[in-house]
Amino acid sequence: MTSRWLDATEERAWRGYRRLLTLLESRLAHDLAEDSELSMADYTVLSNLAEAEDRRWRVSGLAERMQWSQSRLSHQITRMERRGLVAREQVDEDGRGAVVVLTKPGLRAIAAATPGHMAAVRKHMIDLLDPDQLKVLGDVADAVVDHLTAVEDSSEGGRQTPSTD
Amino acid sequence: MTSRWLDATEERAWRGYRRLLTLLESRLAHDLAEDSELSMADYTVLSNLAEAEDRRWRVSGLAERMQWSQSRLSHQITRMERRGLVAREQVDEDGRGAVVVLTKPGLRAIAAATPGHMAAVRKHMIDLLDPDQLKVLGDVADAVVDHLTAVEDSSEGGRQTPSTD
DNA sequence: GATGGATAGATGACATGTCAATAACTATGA
DNA sequence: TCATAGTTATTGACATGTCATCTATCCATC
Repeated sequence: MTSRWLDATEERAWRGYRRLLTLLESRLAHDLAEDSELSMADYTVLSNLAEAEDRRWRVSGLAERMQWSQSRLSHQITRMERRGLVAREQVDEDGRGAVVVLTKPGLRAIAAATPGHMAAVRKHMIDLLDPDQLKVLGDVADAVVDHLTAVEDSSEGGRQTPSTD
Repeated sequence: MTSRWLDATEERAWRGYRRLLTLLESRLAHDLAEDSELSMADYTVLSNLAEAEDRRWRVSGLAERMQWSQSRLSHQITRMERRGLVAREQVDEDGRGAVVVLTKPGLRAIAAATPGHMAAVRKHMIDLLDPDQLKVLGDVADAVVDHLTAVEDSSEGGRQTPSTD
């Protein structure tokens, strides 16, 4: 799939992105697991809950915010609930709804894991880049995210809702 | 995990990267599956094999090239072998070794899938960016990849070998 | 040429994600 | 107000990835 499809600059960017992805995800997941009992998925759920003033999110809202499918989130929550990191509650306004609540152990877990995780994010990514690069990276992400979000909302095929993390 | 750990520029870059990752991986996987019976993992393995002049790779070499763990590749190959996309062969020089070979159906599959996949890559990412952005993205990827590769080789803990794709 | 440690791959158990189907509600309009 | 359509969340079956372990083989050295 070499230079018949992408020119040199494009190919370097694309292959670079793929490789960065592979290595960085793996490394962050590994580092996180080393000093915290948490997977990246656990971490993301917990940190989103911790950021909410009332430490809780409606399932659908959290899925939307994280760009996860509801199914994925539901499975994840089931597993985390088993470990006592979160709890489910009913919603008054809507009998179908469910709310995920951060538990004390969950809060402790995310609080304990965050410093190390953010240090890893710095060490393996952020601190390697200068301000200009960070800005461009932000621009690039915005461009792609806006595009995909728009595509998603409009007609267009399939996508039930995102995936990887 | 907001602005206590990262400044505004850093946070925008980091959150943007996470979101891009989630949306783009999901979209590409979905688009690919739509018109090809192939997962992203299948695609990557097939395209790496197709790029080799003799359409074959030593398992360890392919794992190294793709930055996958041997275990992951072994499982993947087992599944793909079942579907007839690749085949395993013995290595003469080394009785422990194994070689993965691209089969005719495998070649047909990757040939059929590539145009659509690369079009998706363009549509959802490459064509959204200008040359400068592509260059910076390449630089960013190099910086992170070089760092992670170096860390991996040197002392440092854990990492058995990468993961996500 | 036997022995002990390294290497290459495969495999089982288990965590995670996807899709499709289902259940339980809510909302709408005849 | 009741049938129907849409929403919300859960679930089961199955694909995929991880880690730890096992087997076979290689190789350095005694």
